[in-house]
Amino acid sequence: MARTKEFDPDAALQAALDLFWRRGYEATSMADLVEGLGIARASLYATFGSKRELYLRALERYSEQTDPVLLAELSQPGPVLPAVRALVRRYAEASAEDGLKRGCFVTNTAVELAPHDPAAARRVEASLGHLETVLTAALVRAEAQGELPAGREPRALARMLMVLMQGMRVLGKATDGAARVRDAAEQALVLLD
Amino acid sequence: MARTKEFDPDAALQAALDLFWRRGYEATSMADLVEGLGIARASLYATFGSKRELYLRALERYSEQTDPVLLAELSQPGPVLPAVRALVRRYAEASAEDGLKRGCFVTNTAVELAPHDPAAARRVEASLGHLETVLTAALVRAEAQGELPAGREPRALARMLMVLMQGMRVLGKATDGAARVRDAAEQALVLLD
DNA sequence: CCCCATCTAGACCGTTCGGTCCAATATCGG
DNA sequence: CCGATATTGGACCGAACGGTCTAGATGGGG
Repeated sequence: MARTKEFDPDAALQAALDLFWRRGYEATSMADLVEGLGIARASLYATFGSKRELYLRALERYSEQTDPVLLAELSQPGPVLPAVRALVRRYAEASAEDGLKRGCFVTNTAVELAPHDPAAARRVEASLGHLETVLTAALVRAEAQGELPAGREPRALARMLMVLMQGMRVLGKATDGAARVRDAAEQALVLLD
Repeated sequence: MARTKEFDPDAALQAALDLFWRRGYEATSMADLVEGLGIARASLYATFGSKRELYLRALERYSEQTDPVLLAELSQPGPVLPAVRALVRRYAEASAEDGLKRGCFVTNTAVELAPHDPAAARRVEASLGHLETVLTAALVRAEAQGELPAGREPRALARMLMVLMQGMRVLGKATDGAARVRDAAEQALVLLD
């Protein structure tokens, strides 16, 4: 009926994710977003509602981009333990080489917003729950396939890896975190032998 | 010569630490601090300079209160491994039962401020470095005393525990983190057997 | 080709931000 | 008891905050 949208809401959301990811919620102003997204302030509000809604949408998008990759990697047929190792190591590398010091968007949200924002807390919980579920399933399969000695506790192991991964993302934001993160990953993986 | 100070700067700093710890840097306004500290706005600036300086002082104080406890626990003569285990478990419990969802002030600072505040990054690094040093020393001693099988890597193990502890503090801020944190601690401690 | 919905840039809104200033007050030494 | 000195509450500052609104440009459907 009328004029078509001139900007790509998807690209705008991605740009918002980049900004929030790098600076966090409070430290990113609407002025920053207007400039970074390259769209009119009014369009921004018309499309996303408010700063908080935009942040939550960005968080959702982050999970949508991240979660399927995890799942795919750990669901491939055949040996599963190598995939778990690769995942943990890749996480460590990503944390160690995080030049922009962005960390993990979910981790950042857990620290900055989750304690006083129920909606943010729910999304964080959803991401962590997914990671735990996928990791646990992978380790259960590893056990069934004889890759993992019987008697281990797949869920507890998965939780341990998950907690460690959160910590890696935190250390990656501090100086000199690289060697620590790599050492931590290798030590933890010993538990999978 | 003149009027004496009417408020206790030490208590004020402690109150500031409590506020920053609970809400973070950006989400805590000077108005919040004035109210929470119970002192005049002017006195606050006269004593601490600025919001950022106050935060850094609070972080310093947090470390001063926390670090010696760690060191003392791990430096007692006799068996050292039980002390390490107790420390990790106590950390897990503190994270799991963190009703105020405060997490660790150092962790929070690492996530929120360290990436773009060099002074904050330095203090975070100092705390993490201290933790790593103390843990490593303890594990070296454990190895020397035959508590830990030879061939382990004390520093790498210490780093792994340190990273895990950061992760526990993050998970403690999310919902349903308690069981995860406890499982993670127990699994990690298996590496000390 | 023109109407109209939706876009745009940016002025504008009240509020809150971190920080400063000041007059009034309170407490010390003498 | 008084002068000197710090502290006090709160007014005040310019800037930045998140959010709204308007005027005009723009482009698709009839």
